[in-house]
Amino acid sequence: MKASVVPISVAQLKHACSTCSLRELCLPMGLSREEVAHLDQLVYSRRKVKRGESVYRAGDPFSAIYAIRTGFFKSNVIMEDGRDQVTGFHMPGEIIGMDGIGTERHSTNTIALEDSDVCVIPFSRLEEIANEVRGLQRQFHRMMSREIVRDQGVMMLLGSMRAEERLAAFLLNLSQRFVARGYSPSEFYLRMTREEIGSFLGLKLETVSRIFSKFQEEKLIVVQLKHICILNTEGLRSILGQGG
Amino acid sequence: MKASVVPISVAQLKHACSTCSLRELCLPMGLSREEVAHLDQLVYSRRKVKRGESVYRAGDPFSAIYAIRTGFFKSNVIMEDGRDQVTGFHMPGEIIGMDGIGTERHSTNTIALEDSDVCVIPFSRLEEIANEVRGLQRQFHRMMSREIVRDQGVMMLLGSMRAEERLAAFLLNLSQRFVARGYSPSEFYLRMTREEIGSFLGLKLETVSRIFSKFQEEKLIVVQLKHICILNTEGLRSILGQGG
DNA sequence: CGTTGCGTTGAATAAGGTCAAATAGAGTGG
DNA sequence: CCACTCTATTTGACCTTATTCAACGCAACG
Repeated sequence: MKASVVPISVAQLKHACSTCSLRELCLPMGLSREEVAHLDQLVYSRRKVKRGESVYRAGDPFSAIYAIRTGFFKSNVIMEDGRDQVTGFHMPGEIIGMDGIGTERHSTNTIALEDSDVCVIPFSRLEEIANEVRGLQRQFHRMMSREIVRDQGVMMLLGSMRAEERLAAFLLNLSQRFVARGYSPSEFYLRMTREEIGSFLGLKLETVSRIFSKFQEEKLIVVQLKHICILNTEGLRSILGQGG
Repeated sequence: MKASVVPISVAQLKHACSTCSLRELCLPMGLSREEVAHLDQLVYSRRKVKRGESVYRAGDPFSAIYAIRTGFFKSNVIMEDGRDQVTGFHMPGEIIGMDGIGTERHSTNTIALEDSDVCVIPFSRLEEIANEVRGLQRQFHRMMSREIVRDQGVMMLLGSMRAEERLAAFLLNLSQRFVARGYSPSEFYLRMTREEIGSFLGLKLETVSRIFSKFQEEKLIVVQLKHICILNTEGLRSILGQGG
């Protein structure tokens, strides 16, 4: 397949996938240089999202998906009675907004937990370009599928793990994702509150706090508010599987 | 868009999407007559799955997704320590297997709960034809997205509902899906055991049984083993939202 | 320096889990 | 067709876990 070469302005290049350091984690993952060049025509706009602001809200008309460039997000769903369930946390290189494709409206809110930047990927353009660039089509399908698999992992966590296991799994998952982004696997800042962690894990904030303290007593971690040090990864891992 | 007309043998037609009574629930949903005709070239093989057999198992190489033609399925994930979490139940018209796209291997087991039939949809062919038939590409993306939204609904259920709410939501969800398929919304047979229901809902089988009994005492339903009659849909619905 | 939001900790409570026993169907072989 | 077996289900008594309620500490911020 030959890629038609289209000139790109300097302003566009500044934002181009082909020069983005996240390209091996994000939509361009595994694409050839030519294929990524096509993406540069697709992903030309950025959006800043301040802490506390949302990228989209449940019910908003769907028009684009977003690649996280910098920052940290949570997604949540709010029930009629006001209960609020956090359905995920998202970090750079991850794609958000795919929940909106099916109904043309977003089903979740996605809110920045710190000042953040996202790349806007207009969805109809994505579908067009995916038609020309087979690798992109494939990669997009992969990303949606992985979202499904991730969600199944969360179901497993919520459906059959005890509170300590959930928190251990949560910390190990964050650690893995940080390390994939070149950060320390053992030391990081939580961007979310205890309540948000609890909501995501199906626990109350007090339970989260207590278990952090317990892990600290057991010298598995050091917690200082939002600052986490994992002292004993294997120890945390061994907590998984103590459920029955 | 003009569809090129390709002759289809009688043997193929027998299995064709264009003559399938589920086409308004399944992959062909919303496609034009011409577009559905393209699908007839894609979905040409059927597979019988006997009760207890699996369509695919976790770890199996991914090659196709499947449209359920008849029968009933559960999907589950099994943890290293043997714990088994049911991640979904599936009925005719639904698409299963999309979890395998991302890693080229399935991440769940999907097992027939009664003798069933599935239409085999070879995935690379699907991607090819989706390139030619825009409506199909769109529709496939919709189906993946809906799977994501469904999973978020399960997260909500597991993460922030009490046991009674979970079971009420479960029954109402089944009821809705049956009615969409032309069955009674208020009377149906459960194809799964109490243990499987419990696993899906993050509850023990005894809890499921107790709550069924409680609902029966409250004249919301009649339970006779696997046979369920919903007497008071509004009553069940009002149980949702008694949690916070 | 008071206010405010977030986090920690303790004691009491409730929800659901565990263990155990009884029962009821469904399937099997005589 | 009947007796037998196996599995699924129901129900009760008791126990564990996580929640609730409440008080307090800490850090950030105006």
